[in-house]
Amino acid sequence: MADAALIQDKTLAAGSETGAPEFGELDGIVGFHLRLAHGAVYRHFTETFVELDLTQKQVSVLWLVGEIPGLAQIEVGTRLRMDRATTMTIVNRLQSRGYLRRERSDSDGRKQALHLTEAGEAALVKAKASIAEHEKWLKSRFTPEESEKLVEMLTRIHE
Amino acid sequence: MADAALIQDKTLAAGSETGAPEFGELDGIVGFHLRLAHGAVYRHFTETFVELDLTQKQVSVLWLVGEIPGLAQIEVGTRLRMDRATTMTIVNRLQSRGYLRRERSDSDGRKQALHLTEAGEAALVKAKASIAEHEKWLKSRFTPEESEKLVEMLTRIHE
DNA sequence: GGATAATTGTATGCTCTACTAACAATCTCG
DNA sequence: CGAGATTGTTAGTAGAGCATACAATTATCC
Repeated sequence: MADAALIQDKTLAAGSETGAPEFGELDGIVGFHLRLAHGAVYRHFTETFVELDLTQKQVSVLWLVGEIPGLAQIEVGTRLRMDRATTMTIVNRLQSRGYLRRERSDSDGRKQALHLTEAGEAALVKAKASIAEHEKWLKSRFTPEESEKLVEMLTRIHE
Repeated sequence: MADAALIQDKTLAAGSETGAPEFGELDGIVGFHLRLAHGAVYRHFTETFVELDLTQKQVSVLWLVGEIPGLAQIEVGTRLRMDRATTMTIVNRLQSRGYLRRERSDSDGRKQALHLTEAGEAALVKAKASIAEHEKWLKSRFTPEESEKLVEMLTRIHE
């Protein structure tokens, strides 16, 4: 503990004057904080979904397909910013767990139309409840206006 | 393309009234946008660092050790929110590339004091230049006040 | 209409990150 | 001193991302 205090002192000497001294110059890098924030949210998500045993991507895919039945794999991947290979692995896993089924599209024989199974619908209902809980934890540190502003700024990054 | 238009119409029918119709209900989830934004920044980072062949984590570790020579592995991991095993992997890679060296701490025989090699210093200089470029791209969509507000809000999430 | 190009899904393999569990060396504290 | 905590290490597992190659289907162009 005495050693940790020493290191902390070193940090203060090398760190920035404003705010947290923990990261030094890194403290001014937006991308750095975005990554740490993502990590923190990812960890809380994992804890929240340990019982359902679903990942962020899996929930997103279930959610999307639930809203737009018959959506093609390529569309799912495009909207969630995943390439075809990554989308495949996620859809494969959801299908093997009995949450999704693939159907050949009538209008386009290349496409796989995705649909939720009954088990998938049930899982999605539970997932949405867990998402609500998770979001509550996340939003607890912001006013409604701040949450809206945050979403708006994040959208500017990913759109 | 006709099919894509059809799908887009379906989205509009199922999506939210406000803003982008691409994600439907998901559009209101802060964590969802945080993840997409992180992915976008991650991809741009990778493009920016393809020549240097460094990842976000690797740069963060170089940066931290550059600022605080002699920092112990456990401290690096704690500050960057990584466990010991993950920190090991990254330090191992940086060491095998000749950017870092380990030294037993004088004050605590359990700890490995980390130091940059000359090659590590040189890599860090280049990395900081690339980070500046990367940050410029990221911040280009915000006013200075917005950037500051964004960092502040992200910090509330990860601290 | 038929050849060519583009799209979509699939399979394979690689990398990075993260986590768990176990173990050894070292330090702390009662 | 001895029990427990800390730190580093190794090994194994898993998710996510990406690149490449191939087959089937569709779109485009001459």
